[in-house]
Amino acid sequence: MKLIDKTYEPKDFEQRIYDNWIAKKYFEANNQSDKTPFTIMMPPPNITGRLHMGHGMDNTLQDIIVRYKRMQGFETLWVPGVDHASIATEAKIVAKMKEEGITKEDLGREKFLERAWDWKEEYGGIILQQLRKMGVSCDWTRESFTMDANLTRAVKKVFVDMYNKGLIYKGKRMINWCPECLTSISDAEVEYEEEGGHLWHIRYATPDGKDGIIVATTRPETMLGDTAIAVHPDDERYTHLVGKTVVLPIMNKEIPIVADTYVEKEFGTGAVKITPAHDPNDYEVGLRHNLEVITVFTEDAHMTDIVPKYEGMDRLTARKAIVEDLEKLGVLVKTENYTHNVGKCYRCHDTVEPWLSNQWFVKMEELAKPANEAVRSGEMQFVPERFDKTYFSFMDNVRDWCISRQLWWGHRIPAYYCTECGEMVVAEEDVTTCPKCGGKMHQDEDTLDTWFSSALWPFATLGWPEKTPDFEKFFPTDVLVTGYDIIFFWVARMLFSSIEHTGKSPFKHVLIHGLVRDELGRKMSKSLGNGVDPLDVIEKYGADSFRYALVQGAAPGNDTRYLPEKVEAGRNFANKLWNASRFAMMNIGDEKISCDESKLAIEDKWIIGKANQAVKEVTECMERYDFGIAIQKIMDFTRDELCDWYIEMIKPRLYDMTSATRAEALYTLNEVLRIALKMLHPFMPFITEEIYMNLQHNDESIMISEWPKYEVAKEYKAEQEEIELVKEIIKGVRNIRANMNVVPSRKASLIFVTENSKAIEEGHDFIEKLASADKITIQTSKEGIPANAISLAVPGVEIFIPFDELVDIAQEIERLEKEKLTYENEIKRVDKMLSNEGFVAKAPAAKIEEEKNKKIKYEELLNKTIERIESLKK
RNA sequence: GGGCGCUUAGCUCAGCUGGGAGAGCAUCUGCCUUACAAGCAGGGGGUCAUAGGUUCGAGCCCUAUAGUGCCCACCA
Repeated sequence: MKLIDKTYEPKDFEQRIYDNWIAKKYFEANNQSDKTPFTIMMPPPNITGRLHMGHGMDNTLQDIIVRYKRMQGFETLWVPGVDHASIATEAKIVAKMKEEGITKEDLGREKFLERAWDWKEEYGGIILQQLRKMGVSCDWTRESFTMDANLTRAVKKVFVDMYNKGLIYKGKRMINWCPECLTSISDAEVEYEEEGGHLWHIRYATPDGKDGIIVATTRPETMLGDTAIAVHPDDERYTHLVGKTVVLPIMNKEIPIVADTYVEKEFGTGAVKITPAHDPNDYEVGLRHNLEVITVFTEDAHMTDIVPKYEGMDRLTARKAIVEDLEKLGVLVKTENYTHNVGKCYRCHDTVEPWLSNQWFVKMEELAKPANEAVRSGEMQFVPERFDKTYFSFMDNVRDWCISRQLWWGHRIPAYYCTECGEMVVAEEDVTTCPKCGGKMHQDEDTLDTWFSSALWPFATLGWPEKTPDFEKFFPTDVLVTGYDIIFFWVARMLFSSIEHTGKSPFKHVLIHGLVRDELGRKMSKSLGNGVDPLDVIEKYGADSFRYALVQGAAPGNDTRYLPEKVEAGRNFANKLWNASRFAMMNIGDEKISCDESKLAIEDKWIIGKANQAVKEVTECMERYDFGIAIQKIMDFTRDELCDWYIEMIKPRLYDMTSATRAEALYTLNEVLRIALKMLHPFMPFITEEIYMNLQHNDESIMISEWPKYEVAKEYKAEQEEIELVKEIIKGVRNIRANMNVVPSRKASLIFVTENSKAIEEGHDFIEKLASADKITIQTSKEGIPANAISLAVPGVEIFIPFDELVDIAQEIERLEKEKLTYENEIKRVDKMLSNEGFVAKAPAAKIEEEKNKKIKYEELLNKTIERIESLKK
């Protein structure tokens, strides 16, 4: 007999099942198939370390979608991969080398890259292994890396094409410089943080020693590079000084006072020191007034030798020293506390410096237009929709994208310079001799921003620029699943890149999810040490429970908290399903079950109808990416209806080997379980497969079985009504027995008074079993009902539970009075609605009908209750 | 300074296009009932942040307010 183990132990089968899926090639997509394609590109995790909860969430959602679509008969392709993460990885490698006491320069570019590739092999491998543990069904044969040959090819082509079109250019601009990573970074990579600092007021005297002008600054250390003072042209306090000079303290150098509208009169003293080399605004002012640009920092943000005394000091030390010296000079007028925003490198968190340098840029204006249009027209849609605002807030103000990085790990910029004449050539193929003078050429030392290659991910991984079968079949992709924190970095850039190079939006939907936070709602981070390792959770509870915990109660786009209780809830549910299935298997045994449809019992039809309804609702949720609600509905059906009611109802039929409808009960149980398992499979792939394969079925695997379909023929409306009424009776009796405390736990006798006894007759056995009744009497009148009885009214039926002992009549009356009040209030409410002219005139007919029916129902219940109260009072 | 969220049971959160509020956990009561104590049955607990407005009808739509969180922004 086929039977699963006695207890649910995910460890016993998860790995085995996953290996089997791989062996059977179920994850592999066929680009020659006739089926409609459905494609997802996995956001490639960085090869910097282990996966975290965010990856767990991201990949669980993708796997849910892919498995659902695969079962629906789509040719699904889910491309996995990892990202070289240029700056982040290089920083990690450099840090590791530092422990060994070596620097990048010691190694040289080539040796360093060898190390980087080793790193990639090691950590990339770990990450992909971790993903497998989560049960993701991506096509491992198409595993990609952002530095694979085809990606490199695509990067070069894109770069050259855009350069030729003028969309990429090289120029000397003010960029964000990270003194720790020693590279430029893009605007998007700068994070602003509020920091407590000071506003120092410094007097710059006139050459003849007079008062001069007082400026306010947060960065006195940059004053060594001041080349002017700026005031607002309309500022009467200073008009007499414009065009004159003041002396820069410490440097003892005369600098001009210029008028520029950039200055805010109200802020500080209304006079700004201008340091063109170290502030983007000052740089602009400098350009307008033709000011000298004097650099006072080295590239690692230490002082240059401009003043020997400060040479080699870091920024903060120099600041302190200079403030002290200013004080000694008597020109420090005032020191205020002041908080302001300071730009930080998003990778290393060091304070970034505005830095004038020669870099490569992507010209954004022309690229943004069609991309924005794609969002506006709905060719690409954010889910939830509100995230298009996040997108537009970035794209509407986007500045040119600085793409060159002073790093070694990454795609090297395909620009070549002549050592002799300085000629520059941008080309896909290596250029060794100068086309102009025949001199030797060398390649640009810089690499590209990591996101430049990630931006090509959706099409380059499919073989673009070649028209490969994969590209033809699977592009554009269907949905991208990612967190809101990455909309600027990645989503926007994929969109405009794809439109520019393929003419199409790379995906139809962008499903945005939130962050996974810790129990206290804090972001999980290394420094807080509050991170939870997905693998630890999986090890303890299994991947299915882990996945459940990430999906349950989560709404699209919202942050969720990771709570261990959720994993436990998932495990408990899995266990429930496991045991219910084991129960089914024990009864089904080895024989092939057959079913004579005409012999289906009322409860069989009822549960089939319930399953049918669940299929309808769950499918709707799946289409809307409402996975939190979908799994809730699946659980409600499985636990509440299937386990708690249906299985209990059919036990007598199953235990009675001579029952004429035993086969039909087994058949129905098997079928309904299969439906529940199929719906649950995208969420909990392992347990559903393990169980499914031990039930009776004709599928190779649940993951390639057909997603259940809603059928009108399976509504079984009449059966629904009858069983629901029976359930209500059982619940009512249980309620009384539990709460009245006068009912002994032993069997009770029930007397039903009703005009229409069909449901009770049909449900007779259920009532007997599930309400613990030993004697059921059905009659049309109240004759012969003992005085010692508690009553219960449900629509169409009145139930009496007689007792041997004396019932506390006063207590029973009190209970009935409470019930009476409830009914009265309900009727009042309905009456109020129905007597409202506006309601009757404007509300939909169905709603009015519904309320009228409610009124009839409650009136009936009320009358019975009143009657009963009166009879008890006698 | 702009923009976007959030405020619903003790806790964590759902609640689709408006039609009298749900789940999990916690809590209380009774049960080892031969699938399941990781369980079964039953119960308690909510002026849906506040104030207005629209509507026959508002947790849901509009306005304002108060908390709270995030994103963006070159005032030194």
